[in-house]
Amino acid sequence: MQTQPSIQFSKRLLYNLLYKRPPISDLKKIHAQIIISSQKSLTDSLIHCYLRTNNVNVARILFNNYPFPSPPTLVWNLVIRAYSKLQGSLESVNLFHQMLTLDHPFSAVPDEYTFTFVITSCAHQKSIIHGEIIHGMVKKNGYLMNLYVANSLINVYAVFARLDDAYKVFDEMPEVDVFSWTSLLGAYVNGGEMGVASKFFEEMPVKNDVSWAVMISGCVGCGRYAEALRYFGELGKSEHNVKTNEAIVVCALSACAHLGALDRGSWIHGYIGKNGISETSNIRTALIDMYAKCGRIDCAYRVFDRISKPDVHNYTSMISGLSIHGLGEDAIRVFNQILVDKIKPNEVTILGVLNGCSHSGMVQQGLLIFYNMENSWGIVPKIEHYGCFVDLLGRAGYLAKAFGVVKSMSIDPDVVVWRALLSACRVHRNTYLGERIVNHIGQLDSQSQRGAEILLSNLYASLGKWDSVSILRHEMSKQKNQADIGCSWIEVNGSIYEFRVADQLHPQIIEIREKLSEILKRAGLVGYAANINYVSFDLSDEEKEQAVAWHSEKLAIAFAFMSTAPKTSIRVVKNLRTCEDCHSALKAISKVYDRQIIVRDRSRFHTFRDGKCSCNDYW
DNA sequence: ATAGGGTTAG
Repeated sequence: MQTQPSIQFSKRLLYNLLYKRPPISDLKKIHAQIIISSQKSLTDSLIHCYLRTNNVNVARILFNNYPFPSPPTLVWNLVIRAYSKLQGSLESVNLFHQMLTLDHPFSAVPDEYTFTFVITSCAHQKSIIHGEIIHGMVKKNGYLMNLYVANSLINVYAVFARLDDAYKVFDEMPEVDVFSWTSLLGAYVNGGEMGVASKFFEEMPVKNDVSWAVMISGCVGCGRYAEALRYFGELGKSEHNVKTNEAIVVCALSACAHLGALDRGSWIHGYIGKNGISETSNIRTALIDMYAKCGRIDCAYRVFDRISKPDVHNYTSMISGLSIHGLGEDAIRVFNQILVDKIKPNEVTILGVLNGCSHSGMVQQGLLIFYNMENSWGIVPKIEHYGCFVDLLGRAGYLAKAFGVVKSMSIDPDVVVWRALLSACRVHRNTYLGERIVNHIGQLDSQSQRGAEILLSNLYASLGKWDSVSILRHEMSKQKNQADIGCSWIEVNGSIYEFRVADQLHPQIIEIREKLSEILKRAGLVGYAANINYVSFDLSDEEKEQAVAWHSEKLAIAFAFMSTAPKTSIRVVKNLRTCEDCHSALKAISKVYDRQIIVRDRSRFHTFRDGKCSCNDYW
């Protein structure tokens, strides 16, 4: 039998290989040859090859068994950088620590590259403490003068919203570049200082596509969706000479999704195709979400269907979309598909499918998924899953069972869980359990105080205990935070209009209100009567009727009647849940005017048509 | 070598 001549690998040969990114099987063959010919000096290049091809674990074994004397700083740097890319892993910091431990056999002297990588990893840790300690070291060894090191430090402080510290590093730098400016912008954005951020952004002497992405994602992050789209539009103007990238598109689509801005969203979809931006998995996830949240579950499905091998995010986005449309059966079907594809669902996937079961009253299926999630997919239920599960049971009328789950939960129930239970009590008119829960909530800690107060106030209101309501409301008004204000958005001819409850700001508000009165009057002819049970103030009946009459979605719809052709569909997005009064008013309006009205509220879609709603009054 | 992004219960 003939033996194959063993190939002598040189550093040069491995270096060339590195850039071809060969499959792991090829690497292992070469690795074996090197072991046979005991060319230990090639270990560095091999580690480099494995890291380049994302085989961190194999590289780590090689590193741990590094031949005498010890890995040079360059090799340490490669490994530390690889772990800094696994965001959230503490391994970079641990390795850095070992490197500095003098009695460790591998100890080595870090250079400016080591610091850059390890500091980058510090930005992804839960606590800033590692970053602070390393900052101290950097001060001593003089690397603060290095542009890369200082920039990564600014970024750490930016991520943890430590504005002053970020600025201090920036201020003492001998020279700064677009990375320094952009990271500092990120500090203002993460600190919630959007006013300062946008002024800073205008005045930045250099900015690139990432700077724009930071600004736009900052707007999305704090709910300024219309502003995010303004920046996106501004960016498109040729004088800025900036190329739109994947992150920017994803953020813009997310803003459209929140606003329900379908026209704008589909325009961006077309824009992607025309501008040679490739439809990556991230973009597809964002597209599915946008179409679903804009009421076009058909388009969402079309995007999903074209993906040859959907990943977990694509699947999750699709499942959550089906769920908010009340299409529980379809959500389960797609969920089964993910299992067939042998893709492990994540906690958001489970949440999406549970939500679908909840909105479609599919108690059995929901029960099965909830009780098996840990065994089947290793996902420990979080408070969100409990919230969804309690909601599933409560909505369907299994109040005692839902209460039992809350009492036996392994995590402390939060206000959301209590609210789900309370809302079930209200729907199923169970005052007894409702009051027991209120007593229970009385003992909650101050952290959930605020939510508990709103919750209590609403329950008292529905029980008619107006004295208790007004005392609570008075207490609450003294605090700074305001409860969410009802707000609706509507897109007409490509522009987005915003309406707030009892809006005084819109320039045409007087006409809008007149139009609304006329509409409600006609709705009254088919049996609509103002439902004032859920107005939480102790007002006279007439005042209450006024209060519900000016809910933001009604104003938005009146505006739509003024500015769109008869019989066209109307789409409204609302930040809170639709009240019972608006729900019955919209049913009546859809019948009288023969219009399809699609409302997306905080939790799902309602399609009103011919006097009925797609949720079958179950929401 | 360093900055940016999607899905998340009521």
